[in-house]
Amino acid sequence: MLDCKATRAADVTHPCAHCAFYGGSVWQPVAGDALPVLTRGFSRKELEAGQVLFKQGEDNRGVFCVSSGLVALRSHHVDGASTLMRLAYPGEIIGYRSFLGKQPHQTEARALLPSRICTVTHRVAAGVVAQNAGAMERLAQRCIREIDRSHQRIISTATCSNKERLAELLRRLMVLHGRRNREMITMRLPLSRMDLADLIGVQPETMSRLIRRLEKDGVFGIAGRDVEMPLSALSA
Amino acid sequence: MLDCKATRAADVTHPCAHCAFYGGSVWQPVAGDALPVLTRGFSRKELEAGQVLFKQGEDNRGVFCVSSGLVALRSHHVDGASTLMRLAYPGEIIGYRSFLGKQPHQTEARALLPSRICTVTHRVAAGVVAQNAGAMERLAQRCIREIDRSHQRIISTATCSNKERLAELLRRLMVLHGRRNREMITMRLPLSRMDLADLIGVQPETMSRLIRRLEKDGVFGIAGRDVEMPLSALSA
DNA sequence: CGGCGCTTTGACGATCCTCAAGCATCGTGG
DNA sequence: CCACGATGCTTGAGGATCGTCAAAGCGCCG
Repeated sequence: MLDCKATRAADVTHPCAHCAFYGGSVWQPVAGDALPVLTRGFSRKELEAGQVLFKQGEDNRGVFCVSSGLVALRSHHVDGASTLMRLAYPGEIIGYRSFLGKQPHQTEARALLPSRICTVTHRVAAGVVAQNAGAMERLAQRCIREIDRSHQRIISTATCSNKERLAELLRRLMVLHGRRNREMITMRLPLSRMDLADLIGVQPETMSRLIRRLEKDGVFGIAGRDVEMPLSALSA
Repeated sequence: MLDCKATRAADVTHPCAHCAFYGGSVWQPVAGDALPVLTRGFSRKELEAGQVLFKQGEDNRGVFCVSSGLVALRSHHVDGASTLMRLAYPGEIIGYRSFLGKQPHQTEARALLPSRICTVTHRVAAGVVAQNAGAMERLAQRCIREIDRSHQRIISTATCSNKERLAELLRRLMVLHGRRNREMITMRLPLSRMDLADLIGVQPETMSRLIRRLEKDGVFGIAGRDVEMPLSALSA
């Protein structure tokens, strides 16, 4: 019986095996007998732009990994306003905070672009993490990254002007979404003006004026969701 | 030999056993053979107010726990400015971010009050965490708490005015440091005006004006580092 | 066409940053 | 004992930025 089990485990390929982010996957350390368990708790799903993966206040249903696309994590406040806490790109996991903290989701996850999401159910993820120190270690590393991101954001909020932070945000988005021509990069913004405002932490009217001021500075060309920028401004 | 080892382990009391925070300690799950190892890597030290525990950019020397007092974690920026990232109170651990992230300290830790600090050396902490899933789990919980704190701060920065955030900060400090009379609470601020400014994220001049405005609102009485407030304002 | 959501623009007051100056406290050295 | 400088805190003035309220433009879809 034990032999049979071991044989079955060896036959099962890792569910992340064909993913571009397999090497860095939180579940990569899972092997042996735990592998079929992981596979049974594993599923993929496609999200259209605008579709919600989980809502704020919901109980945790698992640990999610963005396989492709882009997901926004947003915190809704009592007064109806909201703050965009994070953009989750392919290879990044989401929902792990409420998973590890054993608490309801503190943010809403919504796809900004058509996205593929891989899910490990709460039950299976809990079992794997309890048995597999490697997976736990990698989860902790993701926590550290989130702390680093948050601290960087706190610092830049306290240090830089809103205009500077918006310019920096556009540069980062340009690296991730831009297409390079000869001397220019162009992109289609994955975010609405209101999303940008919620990400920088200003009112929509101020965001509109910030964009106009950035254009006047001559570095960015912005029309609707289309943005362009000289290549030389990438590193600045 | 094995028996001898087991007997020795059973004889060794947990280094945190007499600490008020033993039950929640990151090292509480350590037992058996690992206990004497932990004890050998364990040390206590006293810090005077203003003394530095570790500097920004230094290599990690261990995981620290605030046993008593108060420690400020500060991030220094290239332009000479700095941001107060966190106040660490008794029972909280510090230095775990660079420990888990295997990177130099990103903040400076400085005692704001005379403090007792317990240290587990880097080598021993790494050994314990690799062997003891319970300790790793508790470390991850501390990471989650830090993420929660950071997100709360990001949200309140984006949502509330500096005056509101300062009032909220003073209320929290009052709960932790205040002495209650009949209808008033009084405290001696553990922070300088510049520390307050670095914590709220404004210039020292603005902090001075914010304090004056709070006084004019009639809730707080502030003279130097002495602050008073009616008991009724605690929950507001 | 009309309504709706998103975005922009204008006007005004509130808040903040910067530069500059003034004030208090404290420790040191003459 | 006092002059002195260092440090921390406060105050003032002026310009820049932001929030708020209101209104208008614009694209989209029923």
